[in-house]
Amino acid sequence: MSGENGSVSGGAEGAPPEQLALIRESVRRAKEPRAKPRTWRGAALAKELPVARVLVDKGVLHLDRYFDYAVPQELDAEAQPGVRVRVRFGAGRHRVRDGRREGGGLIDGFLVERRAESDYSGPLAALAQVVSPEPVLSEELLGLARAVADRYAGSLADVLQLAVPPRSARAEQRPSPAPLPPPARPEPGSWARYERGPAFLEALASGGAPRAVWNALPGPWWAEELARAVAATLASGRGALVVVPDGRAAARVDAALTRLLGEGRHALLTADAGPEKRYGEWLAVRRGSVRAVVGTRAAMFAPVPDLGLVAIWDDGDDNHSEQHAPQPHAREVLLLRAAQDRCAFLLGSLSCTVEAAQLVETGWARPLVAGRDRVRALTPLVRTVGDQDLARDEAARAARLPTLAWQAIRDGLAHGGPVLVQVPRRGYVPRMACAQCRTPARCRHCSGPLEGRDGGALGCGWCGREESAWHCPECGGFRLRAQVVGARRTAEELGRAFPKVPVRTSGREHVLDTVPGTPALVVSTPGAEPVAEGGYAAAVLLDGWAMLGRPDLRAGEDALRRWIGAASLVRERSAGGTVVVVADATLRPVQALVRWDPVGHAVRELAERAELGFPPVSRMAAVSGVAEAVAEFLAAVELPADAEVLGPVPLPVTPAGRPRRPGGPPPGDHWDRALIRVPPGSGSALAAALKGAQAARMARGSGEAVRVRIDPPDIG
DNA sequence: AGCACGCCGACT
DNA sequence: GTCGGCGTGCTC
Repeated sequence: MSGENGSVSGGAEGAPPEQLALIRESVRRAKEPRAKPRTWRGAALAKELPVARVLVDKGVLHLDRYFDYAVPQELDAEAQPGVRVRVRFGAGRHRVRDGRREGGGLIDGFLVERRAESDYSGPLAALAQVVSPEPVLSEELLGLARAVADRYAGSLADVLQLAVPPRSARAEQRPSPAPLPPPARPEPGSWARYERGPAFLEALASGGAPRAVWNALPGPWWAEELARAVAATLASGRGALVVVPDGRAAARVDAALTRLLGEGRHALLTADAGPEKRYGEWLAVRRGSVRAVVGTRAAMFAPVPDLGLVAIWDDGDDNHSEQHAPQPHAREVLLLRAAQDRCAFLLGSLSCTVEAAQLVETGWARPLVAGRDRVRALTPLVRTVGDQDLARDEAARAARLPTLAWQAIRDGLAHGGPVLVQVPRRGYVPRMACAQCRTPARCRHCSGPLEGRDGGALGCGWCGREESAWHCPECGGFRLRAQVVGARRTAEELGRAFPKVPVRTSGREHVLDTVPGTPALVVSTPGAEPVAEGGYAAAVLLDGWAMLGRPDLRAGEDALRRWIGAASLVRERSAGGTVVVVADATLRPVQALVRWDPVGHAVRELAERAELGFPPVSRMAAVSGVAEAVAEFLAAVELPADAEVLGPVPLPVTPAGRPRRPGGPPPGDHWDRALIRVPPGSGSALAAALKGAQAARMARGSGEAVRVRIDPPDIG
């Protein structure tokens, strides 16, 4: 490259070093065969490091390549690494006039590096503009974004869109407050309940980088425990970052941090603040004004300088999956951050994901758990009502509630406390089932799931055909029921059954934060359960079979997580706290709930996944799109030798009018999907191969696009 | 995505 | 010789 450059750069040989010689080969050799290579001298360029390496932010075409631009003298001071810039970009329209290149549209980018020279052999265009002198993209953040892009076979520009919030000039002009000195190291507090809890805090406070998977005890203390971990890290003079699944959890940790540290030491980064306020907070973090951050998933990229701890709460909550390309998961991003910044890592949950179990099994993190007797003492009594009990139970079939559940509700109310009734979200399992034997109702043409339509008709969720004369192929029954009765109807039924007791509902639209500790029925969908003052006297977890019946690898883990979430709000067994789960007691997640052993459940799941070659032990990627495009992609991609391609198979067609799932086919389109699987250790090779093939496809612009998704969520 | 480069056939 | 159609590849 540079040799070729040298051979045509004779005219620039003697150029003064403070000016960048811009060299270009003959434009039209055929037309002007004798024309000497022309040179352009950029007008007044920066004396030192006159080349700016820029990451151009242009939709589809950026292939994680940098482009070099010349730095004009006037922009020298502001054109520092990390600033936002505008540059001209685009082929052809460039015309050389008065020794400058011009033309091409103005587009945004980040200045990544200043260099002495470019390895590009053509003439450099000049930076058009430095948008603002604020260096928003630090070296650490760029490194993280690159690692995330590599992990997820995505483009750097896509990740940066997630990592750097849009600019607000007003927020930038406001000065950030002066930083406060580090606080005193906190007392262990309720961390003393965990065997290695105080030692973990001690390690944080003394500047260490411990890594732990923390199985939290039920009750409201987790938020304060997170706050103490943050405070201990701040006491060591370093920063800390906590990522939680939703605004409610963020508010709790925020309150705990304020109690522990007072105002001004931490920032709250959530989606409900407007863009300007949010950018202001983000800037305060970047500038080092506040050294602790709590927030929802976008905060996973918060530019905390000198990061000492990254923490995630409840990693099983699917809010932790970013919706935008390349859909990174907060847990994985924080793992990359912990590795890159060599900082402490804390993953806490009332339950336990297989991924969390894997961190412990591989020895990367240590378990942070309480002793069994302590767990037993703090948890309610869990009883089960299985299908066979239900079949024998005349009352249950009439009223949908098993006798045991009635009793638990009655007793709980008699104890003088509120009773929680957890109902799976309607639409969580969109299928219909035989009212008699519960065999899922399937379309007789394509075996797709039958769904209720407006007006009481039945239709297939895949092919859309109507079904007017369904009967059950298993038992001959002809009555159908929705697999799940919604929270509202459950509340109505309970209201009729307990006319003197107030019934409150908490769900997607109206989420209650707390309820008083007086007798009441609280009907809630999973994740929306209000905290009850003094704890619920009892909880009834309905339709467990529906939660477990989802065709998803994670169904068991998910159900257990949601049950534990609800059961954690119930008083301990010594205070009469009782949980009734309506699900078959022989099932593994049900047993894990009864024993209150989410970690053991995750460890067993992990072993099974390893045996079957499932994630997270193996890594998987999904390639989806129009059948022809998927086939082309698979033919072109150079996969690692140990990769295994499953499929492609046709994806269910999203019926028109149904909200399209992110990453899924547009309604009505026929898509194929192939899964690609690699054994442990080949994950990055797989991502690199997919990224390469995708880049080649994009560059050619050939055919229809394919979607590449690392760690596809809905397999099984 | 634009858009120029350049190869190759058609026409003055 | 010169013009122009469109396939290919680049964009600092």
